[in-house]
Amino acid sequence: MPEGHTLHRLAGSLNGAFAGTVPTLSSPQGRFADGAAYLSGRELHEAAAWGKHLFVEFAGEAHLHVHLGLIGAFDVTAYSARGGDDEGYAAGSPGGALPPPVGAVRLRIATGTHVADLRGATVCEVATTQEVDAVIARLGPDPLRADADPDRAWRRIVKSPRSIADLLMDQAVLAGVGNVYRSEILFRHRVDPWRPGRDIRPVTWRALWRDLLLLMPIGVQLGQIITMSDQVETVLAGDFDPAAVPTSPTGVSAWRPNPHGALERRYYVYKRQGEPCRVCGSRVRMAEVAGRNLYWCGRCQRRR
DNA sequence: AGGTGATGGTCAC
DNA sequence: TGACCCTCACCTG
Repeated sequence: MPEGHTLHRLAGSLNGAFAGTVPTLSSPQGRFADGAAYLSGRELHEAAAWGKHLFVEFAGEAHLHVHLGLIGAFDVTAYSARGGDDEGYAAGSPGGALPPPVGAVRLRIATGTHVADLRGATVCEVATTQEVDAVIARLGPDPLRADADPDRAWRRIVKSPRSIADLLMDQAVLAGVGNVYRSEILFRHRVDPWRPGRDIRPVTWRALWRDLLLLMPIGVQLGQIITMSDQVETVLAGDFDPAAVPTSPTGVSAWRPNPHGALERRYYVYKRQGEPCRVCGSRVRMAEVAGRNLYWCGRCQRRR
């Protein structure tokens, strides 16, 4: 699942595979048949991510709007025998034949060398420029976009009685952070997840934002959420070669564990309820906040 | 073979 | 707050 890093990585993969080409779009599963036909045969200009939304612009101001939801996946694969290993994509089926769709493929984008299959998305629709702009206008700043303004999020946070754990998951406040980054970022700064936004100190918010600016690009680069300091250090030191990380068996399904070469999947608190805190040994807790399970250490993250 | 959960979000009440 | 949507890996038996 896709938090913001998945979508930004996906935009890059789609651009590498399709930008400037005129792909064929289809809906093997059938539920996006009309939209695929409408977009098919147009030049694909550019894919871009805003928070957890993906937009792909085609010629004629026609856009594809995708939201992967909780379980969606968009796999980008090089399949031609000749191009199988180029551009960092997983090698496709030998022989250069377009592989048949597997499972419920809502949308397939294909050229002679690359294919992208979308499954399980909650949103897959054709959109006008105005509709794209309307979606973007609803979103808070996205730490993965260079022009993001953290003050815009801060103005919402500082006047809110809602908990910081609730606010971090609100895409209108901050776009792209999901349930893993939420729990982990709060732990990294020892912030009490139940503290109301209006009681968060400016220095704390600046630290959280700065940390997202560090962590999320690593997530984009590796296709994996890295939050533990030793792993962050490993990546920053260059000891870890992202090129050694396969984008997946079939491309960019970033939330699926990388089968080989990935850093060990290890977090401070996420999904560790009942286990000892890695810092103080206290039992990691879990509670539902904003409809999702929040994980935190009740001892480390107190009164801050 | 069947049940469940998962890094998300929307809509009705 | 709860129902519901989407797909598939990973349990259970």
